[in-house]
Amino acid sequence: MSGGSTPIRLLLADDQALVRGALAALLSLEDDLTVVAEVGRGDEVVPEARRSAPDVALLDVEMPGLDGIAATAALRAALPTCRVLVVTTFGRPGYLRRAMEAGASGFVVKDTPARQLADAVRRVHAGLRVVDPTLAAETLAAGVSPLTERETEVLRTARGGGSAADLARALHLSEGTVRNHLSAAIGKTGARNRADAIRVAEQNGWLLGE
Amino acid sequence: MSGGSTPIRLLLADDQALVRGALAALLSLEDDLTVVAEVGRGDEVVPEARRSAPDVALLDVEMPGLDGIAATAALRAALPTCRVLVVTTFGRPGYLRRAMEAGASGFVVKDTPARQLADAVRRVHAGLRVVDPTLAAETLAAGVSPLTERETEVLRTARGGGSAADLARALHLSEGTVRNHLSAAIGKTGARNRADAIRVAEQNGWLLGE
DNA sequence: CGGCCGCCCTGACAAATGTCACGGTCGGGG
DNA sequence: CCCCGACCGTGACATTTGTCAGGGCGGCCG
Repeated sequence: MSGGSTPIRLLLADDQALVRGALAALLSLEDDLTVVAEVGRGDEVVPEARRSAPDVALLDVEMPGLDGIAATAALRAALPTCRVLVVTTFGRPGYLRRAMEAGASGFVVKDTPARQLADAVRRVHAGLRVVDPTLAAETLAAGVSPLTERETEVLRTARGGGSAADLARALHLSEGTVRNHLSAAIGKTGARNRADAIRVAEQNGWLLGE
Repeated sequence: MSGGSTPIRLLLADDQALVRGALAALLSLEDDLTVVAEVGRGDEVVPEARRSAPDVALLDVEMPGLDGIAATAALRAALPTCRVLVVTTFGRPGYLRRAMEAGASGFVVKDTPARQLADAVRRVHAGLRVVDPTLAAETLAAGVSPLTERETEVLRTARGGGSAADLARALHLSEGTVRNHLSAAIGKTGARNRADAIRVAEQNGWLLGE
């Protein structure tokens, strides 16, 4: 491993400064990689990428301002030549799907051995796709969200923890309608509670969209 | 900054292999620090520490097997000369309190700049205490858990998401009693739902103990 | 066109959840 | 000693939640 002439230029985005710095240290050990920018918010990714022109961007999913999926789409639109490698804490099945749809070239969970990260970066830079095989299988198994649009919206609003009446007011619906959508969501997720349904839907990444 | 003769020996515990490896890379850049062991589970901390005899242990709070707080207590009991620096993702107010009570010498959130980590390690090794001042203030504000022992236990069991009847069976209580404890917990946490109460209690670290 | 299917909306009903008032036990002061 | 407060346990009651059957649209295919 190593060494052509010009090293691969990297942008790091992670909201945890310590992790960000540590990843920078890890990747800087490789002599064919160089970290040219670091940001801590999703909405800083595109501006910073415009300045530093990286070859590959490592984006966390959980970030303030703009989540990693949305940041991926924005970056792909602004700088089509820059590849994106999404690095996330949770192996939520739906995250992978959303990331790929948004134009990411790779998807790595933070459980993977540290040594493999540099290789993943190189593969992505070479135009290959990098995907955790286990996670890919889970994604296929979980499938696309079975929730209808309204159900998703109601469930998303219900995360705040209000009563059915509150949700009805917020969404301009009858209280019974809200309960009905929730009931449908509970059935489809296989949950027993409203709270359970929210957990399941979140775990599968079915609540991401705007 | 550097160097006496023998470097400080470090043990790293974090369930995310990538973060663990990155931290190792970051700390290895300092010539007065050396990483002698890495583990990914809380219950591996003490056995590994026995083998490698570190001077300082960096422990994450969120870990499988045994959480970082419990691991701190176990490590302090087994190897009293080894200092503990807790490094965690979430600045939950109660975590800090619990960590200190368990015998930790320092508490750092992953939001802190990467450069400060090595200094924190050195201070802890020197016998000083390292605490994020902002977090310390929050801890005092949040205070100790207002929940009674039974209430905590019921709330903890309720995390699984079962009905009141299920909880009653699991805890050998009447269904009404369970509901009453939950109601008290809801009142004390200022929540409106059972689910809300669980969230609040978890956020403040009131549900940690065994 | 007519039937069919999926989605959205709604009200009525049963089951769960949350609240309340009450009794019992234990330990610390006055 | 007796009172008081804190905690635990329990059942009755109102409120909330989840389920069901059903009606109104709009698109798709025979």
